[in-house]
Amino acid sequence: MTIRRIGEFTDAPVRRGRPPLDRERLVGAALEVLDEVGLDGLTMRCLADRLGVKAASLYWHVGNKEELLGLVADEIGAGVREPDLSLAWRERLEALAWENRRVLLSHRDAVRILAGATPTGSNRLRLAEITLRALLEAGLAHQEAAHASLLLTDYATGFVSEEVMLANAARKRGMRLEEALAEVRGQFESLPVEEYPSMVMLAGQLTNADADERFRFGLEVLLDGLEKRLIEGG
Amino acid sequence: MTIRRIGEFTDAPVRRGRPPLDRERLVGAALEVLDEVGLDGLTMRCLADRLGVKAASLYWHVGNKEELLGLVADEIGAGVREPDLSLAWRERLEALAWENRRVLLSHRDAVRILAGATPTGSNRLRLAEITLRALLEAGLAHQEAAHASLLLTDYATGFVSEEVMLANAARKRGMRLEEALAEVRGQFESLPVEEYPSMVMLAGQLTNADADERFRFGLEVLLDGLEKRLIEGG
DNA sequence: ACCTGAACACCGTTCAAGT
DNA sequence: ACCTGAACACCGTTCAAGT
Repeated sequence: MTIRRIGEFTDAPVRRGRPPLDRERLVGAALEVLDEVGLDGLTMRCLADRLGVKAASLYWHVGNKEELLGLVADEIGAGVREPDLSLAWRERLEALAWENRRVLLSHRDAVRILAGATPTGSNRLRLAEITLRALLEAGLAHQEAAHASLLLTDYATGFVSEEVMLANAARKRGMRLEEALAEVRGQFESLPVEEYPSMVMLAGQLTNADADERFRFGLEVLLDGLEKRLIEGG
Repeated sequence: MTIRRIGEFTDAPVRRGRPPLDRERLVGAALEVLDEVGLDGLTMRCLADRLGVKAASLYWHVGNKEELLGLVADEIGAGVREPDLSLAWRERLEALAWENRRVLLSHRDAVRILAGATPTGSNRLRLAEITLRALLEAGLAHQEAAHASLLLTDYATGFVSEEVMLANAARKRGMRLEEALAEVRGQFESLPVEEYPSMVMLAGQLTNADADERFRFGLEVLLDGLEKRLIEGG
């Protein structure tokens, strides 16, 4: 007579003490792998390894890799905290933009995943809704509010995608961000002055490491531009 | 005695009447493949096929795929026409933004390639220079001009990347863009009204197909915001 | 119900060898 | 100088089979 472990040959076997996979654990593991090796390193095989399972098993829980990345995008997007509704519309939009950026920076290559996925999840619908509400409350026309909500979302996405690019390039070459910035500054400074007078002159400002300050600048420009339409329109 | 074709066994053989490859023809073919099958379909093997050559041959002309994509990025970027210097700073920046968008739409997945490559090519330096010049001419402070130039470039990139996403998703499902937009509109309209009042109300405006108009809106908002800093600062 | 083995049809890249 | 054959070390995905 052979000895059987509990659960063996039943409908809900406990394999080596581990519960069966589910989408939640899958997404969690994907986030871990992502932070360690980046999007290009996040392969189904590698993800399976981390979960102590074979790659083919993942396809029981998820249709394909794209669907998995969609779930990851939703999970990351869920991290955006809604701004306090007692805030005035402008502060509310500012808070939203900062939250967007924070979340896009919260996991390696999060921008690439969020920007690559069509926004279907309910989190993103909710964020669109509160953005629109603030814009309508401010007094923008319907079409302008619609445009502006996309504009604000795209701003955060575009900013972070740019912000992260040099950092990634630096990492790939084993440099720190500051070193990479200094290198670029040197390149700008040594450009031919007659041909590139402004680049040479602004070499320092163009390679300013203070991304927060730059994000604030762009956000203010955007909101100032929107506010102008308000006054003229109303 | 064996018959030899002209050039055989010499240092510059003409193979089957075709000149040997060079980087220029490589980049040209890459652009063709890109437009037909998109970035994901642009493989070294497929590109080699198109050139009547084996994949390994490409590595004689180019270090690796990333370098090739860098060359493609440069080639695409070279299509941006410089604005007439007789224009006022604001019109010059507007022209630049529209040119940026036009070029980013001129080849399939051009945004992904341009946004993914660190801007090293001389074209992009030149564009940065004339953008900065316009901003300084307008009267922006050095740091603000530097920030604003990135802001404007990122705007075009971010806009097109968003603009192209739904179109790509539609293509993958064999739909036309208008159909996809109508579908999304339907989804927004049938959202629960108590939870998503603004989304329901603005379903039509959010799925407006007029991307030109939306681009113009965002650009005006940006430039208005910049102009405000001018008046206050000067 | 959940997982595995083994395969399929791909990738980018290298390198000794051909002409 | 330029190209090829053949291989290496990977991919995502499928599917019959196991438990």
